[in-house]
Amino acid sequence: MERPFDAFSPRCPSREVVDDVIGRWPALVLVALLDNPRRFADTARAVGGISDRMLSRTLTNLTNDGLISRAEQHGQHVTYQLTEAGRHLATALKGVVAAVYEVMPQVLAARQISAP
Amino acid sequence: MERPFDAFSPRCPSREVVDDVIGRWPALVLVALLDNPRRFADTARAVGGISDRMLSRTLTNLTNDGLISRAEQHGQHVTYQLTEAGRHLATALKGVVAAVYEVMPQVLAARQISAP
DNA sequence: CAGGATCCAAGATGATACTG
DNA sequence: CAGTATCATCTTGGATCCTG
Repeated sequence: MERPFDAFSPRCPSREVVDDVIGRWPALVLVALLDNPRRFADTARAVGGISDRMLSRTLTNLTNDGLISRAEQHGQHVTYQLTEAGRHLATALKGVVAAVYEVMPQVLAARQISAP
Repeated sequence: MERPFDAFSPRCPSREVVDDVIGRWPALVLVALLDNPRRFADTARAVGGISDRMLSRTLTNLTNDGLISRAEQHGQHVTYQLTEAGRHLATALKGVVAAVYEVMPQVLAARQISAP
């Protein structure tokens, strides 16, 4: 039996999910929620530079994919938190961010050379 | 002493690198090169659906960031391969793709519900 | 084969204002 | 507070043609 999914095939549904998850905002939002559940404004603060619009879109999108769940606490109080699936993905994404930090010296050095 | 980099700050250089690496094409290209060095057309075949233009752009970009290296073998024969830094990042990205495969069932189920 | 140049459509993103 | 609507803009991505 072979793998049912293949993100390298444009047709495969997993390609869509990769698109939903691999991106500046989705990735940062997921990793930010890894710490703890967060409210809208709280998340916006955690993910520097994101606009209300993009945050709203991203949260809706990830919610539709079942990666985060929206919980209305009471009144005008909403919190977003990772689902099990979301936590799994967020952990992997955190690994990418960590890897980025680790290679920053090489990247900055390489840019020095190609930049001028 | 604290962490020198923080991708959650729009100003931090690491945010730029995250942008360069976290994206449909960059991510898939890096993972595709994890198997072995590849030539242009070869890479295009490995990453289904990418156009020459985007592949060219992506390769140039990743090369400038020192994540892949371009090697002119001889004549019109060029191969791209991961640098150490690139391999490190690609490995982390492969983890994300793997995580996506694992959560696909939940994602598809969640979409069923929100889709209609 | 590798890959740059050009033109164009579509989607992403941001700022601002507004509502429940 | 949590979000949506609107408008202007920038970037992405594709198709095509062209060159070393």
